[in-house]
Amino acid sequence: MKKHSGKNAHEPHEVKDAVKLVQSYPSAAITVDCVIFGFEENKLKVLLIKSDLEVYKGQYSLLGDIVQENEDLDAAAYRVLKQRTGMNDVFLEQVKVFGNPDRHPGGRVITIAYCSLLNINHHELKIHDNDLDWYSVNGIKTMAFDHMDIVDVCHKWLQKRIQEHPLGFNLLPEKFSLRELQNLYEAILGVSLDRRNFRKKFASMDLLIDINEMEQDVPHRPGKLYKFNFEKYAKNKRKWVGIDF
Amino acid sequence: MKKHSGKNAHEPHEVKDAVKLVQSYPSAAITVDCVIFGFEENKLKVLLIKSDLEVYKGQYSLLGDIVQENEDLDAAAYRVLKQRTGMNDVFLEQVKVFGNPDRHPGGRVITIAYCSLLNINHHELKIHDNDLDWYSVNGIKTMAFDHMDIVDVCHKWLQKRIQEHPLGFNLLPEKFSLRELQNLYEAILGVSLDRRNFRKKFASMDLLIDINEMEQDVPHRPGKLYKFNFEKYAKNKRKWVGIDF
DNA sequence: AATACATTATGTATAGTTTACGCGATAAAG
DNA sequence: CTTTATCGCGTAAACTATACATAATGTATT
Repeated sequence: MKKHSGKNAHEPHEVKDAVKLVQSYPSAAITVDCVIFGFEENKLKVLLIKSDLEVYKGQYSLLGDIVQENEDLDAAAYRVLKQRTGMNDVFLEQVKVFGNPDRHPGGRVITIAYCSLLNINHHELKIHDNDLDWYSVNGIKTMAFDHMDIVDVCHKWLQKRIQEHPLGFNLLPEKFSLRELQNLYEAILGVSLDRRNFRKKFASMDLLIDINEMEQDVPHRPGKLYKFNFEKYAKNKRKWVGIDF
Repeated sequence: MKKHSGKNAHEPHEVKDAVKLVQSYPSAAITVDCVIFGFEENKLKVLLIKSDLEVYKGQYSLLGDIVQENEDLDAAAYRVLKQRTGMNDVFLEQVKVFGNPDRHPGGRVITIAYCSLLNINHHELKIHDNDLDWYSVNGIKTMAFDHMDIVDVCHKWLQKRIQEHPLGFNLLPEKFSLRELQNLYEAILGVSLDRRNFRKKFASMDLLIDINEMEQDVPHRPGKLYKFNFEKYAKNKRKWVGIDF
């Protein structure tokens, strides 16, 4: 990897010129904020923490951190996720930048919102410092900074994304019933779907593996359990031409 | 609008704390880069300019500029567009942030890519300084910085977007034939479509206004000319629930 | 053990959409 | 006056989505 420190006196003059130029630019602090969605009790939830800024005392905020010098943006988001939840290698995607000049009371701070989905039961939140916990997306009314905006944008982004790609499986246990899957979709999309057509849809996509197990300890007739066929999905991602507005 | 200068001694202590905190953060320069697509000679084109950095001498780059202190990100993108093309009030949307630590030889510069579509014939490029001009998207092989990446990402974004929203009309003259419209879609999507089904599709959407005029000076049977019904589109945007992967 | 109840699992009929392609009409060019 | 290219309309078949029906299977209750 090339190094562009600007302090190296032996760099060619073109690079020194570029360094001088960049140093003359106004600059801003860069943060990443992770909107980490989970699913529990048939509700879409998001991981929040009480703001540690005095100005926003008592208000909730997203999990975020400063992007370090020489740190890639995606890497910073993965770092935050790892630090706060202990999880790595999960779904994580850049959604949008928020850079209103007044969005942070301490000065110009531009934040990049990342969206992530994870299974609430796959990891215990060991430390609940600053009320770190899962909160129902529908219940949140106000947040610190512009974080309410960010959550709204990410929620809409997720609603759209989950209809084009089967992201939902990241939110469910490894084995799940069709009802659980449908509940998830209904919670994210905020609609109710026809049970029979929903099942048929997924059956026809052939992305579910019937593992010949049944639900346990449900107060009604148990349903079959399935696993998601990640391989099959990876192979035939939809090729997609169709005008549709 | 609130002011958070940090130089005001009469601000409450919580704000002063926040200012101190933000000042301790590493910072980066922020730019916007506009990927401005146009359509001409049945080709998708993009507006480029020769880089003015010595390091990238002879290579093409996107139209971009520094985000000023206290300038909103969207505003900066609109400013660039206006300065370079004289156009305002056109389609412009944030696509993605590019923040690789080594993407700029002069130091850490994070750029926000914006996508815009405009009608090449609606404005003459008066000044061709630094070879400012339209270049065929398919013909570009290398660019300064990571701009080739940015163009690729924006092109894919456009391909997807144009199938969900009728953006294409921003690229065409006010009056256009169905063939022109189809050529545009084919150029953007890189596929060929059935003429008759394409016509039917648009006819059924009822978004085209037949203005009872015919093409002039075409070397074959002239087709009807249409206008796009922006109002109708604005009213019934697709409500959209359907799982589809 | 019989019954009520909730939920799973599968099916079917119908309407709507997409796709592939046929064909006559019309303008331009030789 | 024929050839050629494109326009504009049309239709049949395949596929997809939607609404609704009913039997099977488990738990809970009498």
